[in-house]
Amino acid sequence: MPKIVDHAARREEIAEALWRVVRRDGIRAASVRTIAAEAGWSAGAVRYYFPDQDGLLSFAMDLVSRRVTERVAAIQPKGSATTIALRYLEEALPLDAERRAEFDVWMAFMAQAQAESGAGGLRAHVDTVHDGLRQLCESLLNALAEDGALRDDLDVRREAERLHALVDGLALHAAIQPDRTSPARVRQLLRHHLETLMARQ
Amino acid sequence: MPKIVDHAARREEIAEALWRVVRRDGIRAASVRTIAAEAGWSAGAVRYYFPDQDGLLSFAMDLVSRRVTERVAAIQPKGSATTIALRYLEEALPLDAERRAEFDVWMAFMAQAQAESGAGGLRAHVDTVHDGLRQLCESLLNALAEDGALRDDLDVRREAERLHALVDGLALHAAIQPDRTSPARVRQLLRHHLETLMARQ
DNA sequence: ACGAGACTAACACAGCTGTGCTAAAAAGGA
DNA sequence: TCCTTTTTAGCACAGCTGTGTTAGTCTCGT
Repeated sequence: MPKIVDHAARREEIAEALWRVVRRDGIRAASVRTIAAEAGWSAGAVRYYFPDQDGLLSFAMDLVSRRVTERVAAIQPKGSATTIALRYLEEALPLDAERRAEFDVWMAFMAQAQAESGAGGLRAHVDTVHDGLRQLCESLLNALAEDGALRDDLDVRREAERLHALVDGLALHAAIQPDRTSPARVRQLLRHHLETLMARQ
Repeated sequence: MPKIVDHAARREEIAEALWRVVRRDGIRAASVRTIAAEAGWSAGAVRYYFPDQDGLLSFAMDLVSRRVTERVAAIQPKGSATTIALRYLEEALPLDAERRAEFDVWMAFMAQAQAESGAGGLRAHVDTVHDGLRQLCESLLNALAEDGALRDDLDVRREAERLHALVDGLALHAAIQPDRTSPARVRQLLRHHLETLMARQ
């Protein structure tokens, strides 16, 4: 039988090369050939795994969300509801090199997906991730409410949207001005926001 | 003497053609020739006003921030401090077609500017606008504080950062999912956030 | 060993890319 | 009218683009 190569792993390897190209030179530089060179293969090899470029872009974008989802799924919900909430939300924030890389790439794809035409499946990916994060915010707040930790005059749905917007805004700031908006500062702001939602003990 | 053409106006006209191309097909499609076609001129004409492509991109990005700045400068600060604050902050949000177009383009440029190399002046533009919006947030909160409308246990600097992040997050949501995050909803969330900062009357 | 099937590299092709260059058209004061 | 300066269009060039195709290499169960 044939040479055995982990197809899925290879595709991820190529997608990660695409990430590096996008981070270094922007999405405009993400051609089949530059990606192949970055991955250390010939262009033909890349095209064996991804027949066309759109498929590669789509896969690479999907990989970002899968990585985040995997990390979120791996979280052990221990500690107080607040601690848990913080831990979950932090996973969506670019607070270390790995997550900053993911976020930069995600931002490039998001901008591309905003283009009306030719966006194909990119638009759907954005919506899915967006909805997922909102759901997460709502779930976390509900958990807090069930613990009685939340103020009882809150509209949870509204607070979920506000929290969601804050998280996305913080992510943007952490990515764009990491010096001014340090990881510690982001955590501090997020914790502070949650505290404003808490009932007085 | 020569044919007289408003040089500045022509440059803006070309930059707006670039905006349309970026919105329609993404920044990857923004070549000199596509932009010229969109503007209705030859590529040579475009290159007369912008000798190289980087200059065009940079100018087009700068134009976005200038447009926003002009609108902000034109605001008449009437009404309560809260009303004023809302009016200013709304100007940075993509709540109508014009501002949504600007934001989409801005997002594409921001993603491109994140690329480490070749970003040239784009990075500086992002920083400038970012700092400007933060300053605005801080000024507005200070104005509220001087009116005695703000709770007195607040750390204004921290609240400015939180407000800034919320505004950017809301802008993103309004741009990405305009159906779910309607202009009315965005205004509502922003007003609600400000209310949580207000002293009880 | 051998050959079926998975994998790789290389070339071809038409079309687009940014930029340099040149010739011509337009315009209005002299 | 003519002439200077600005403005415009077009071509040329080398290089890159996505994709189709083809010939080859490698691996491993039999």
